[in-house]
Amino acid sequence: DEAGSCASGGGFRPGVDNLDEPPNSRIFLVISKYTSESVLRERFSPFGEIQDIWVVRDRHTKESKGIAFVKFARSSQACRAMEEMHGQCLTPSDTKPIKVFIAQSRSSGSHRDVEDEELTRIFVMIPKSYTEEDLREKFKVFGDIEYCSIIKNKVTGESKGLGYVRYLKPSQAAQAIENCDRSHGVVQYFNVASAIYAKYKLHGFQYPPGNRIGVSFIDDGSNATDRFGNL
DNA sequence: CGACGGGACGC
DNA sequence: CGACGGGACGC
Repeated sequence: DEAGSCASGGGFRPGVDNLDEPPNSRIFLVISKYTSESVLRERFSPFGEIQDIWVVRDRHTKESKGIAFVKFARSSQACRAMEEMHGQCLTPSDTKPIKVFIAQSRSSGSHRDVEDEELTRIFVMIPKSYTEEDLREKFKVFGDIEYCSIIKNKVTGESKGLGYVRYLKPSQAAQAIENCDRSHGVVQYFNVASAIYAKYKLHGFQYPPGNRIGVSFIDDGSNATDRFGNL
């Protein structure tokens, strides 16, 4: 996408720039050094359309570093793969269970694990006439809602036309983002993990602007609560 | 601990 | 010609 190619400082490179589009559609795996691409394909293709599999290897010795990336077509597929496969063994010879996380976008520059806290909550723009009950009704078809709220003017109590919906699982929030009907009420909706990305995209700016987002939001020691408020 | 390759436009 | 913006919770 444009954001990615701008960040990489040059021409459009499909194989690289699609890696984080849509957001949260790539998983990062910690696996055995003896696990091959073919085993990954076999175990992860049930979760959806795989666009890329990559076992990271030493440039010279070609020995696996025991980590890998699998890119899916959809965020919900990546989330489900994480939910189902984290903590599992891929083969009978594995001595340790694998770890599966949603990969950080390449442009973020951060290597911290993406928390479920960020992946289960979405930010929605809705008609001001919506009550919290309306919001819940509208979004419960996508999964189990833990909590939802509407942002209101504290003085008048009137809705600002904005809200949050928290699901139990990341894959449910992803499905809400993917399937929510844009034409009937909900105007925009972001996974909170990608809110900054979406916001910049909406304004037509490249993301990140230089490295400032990465520095000020991610590498300054702040956590999700610092950045997004109490969750 | 455990984080980023390969390949290359498009009429 | 006639598209479009706005925008963040609260124990």
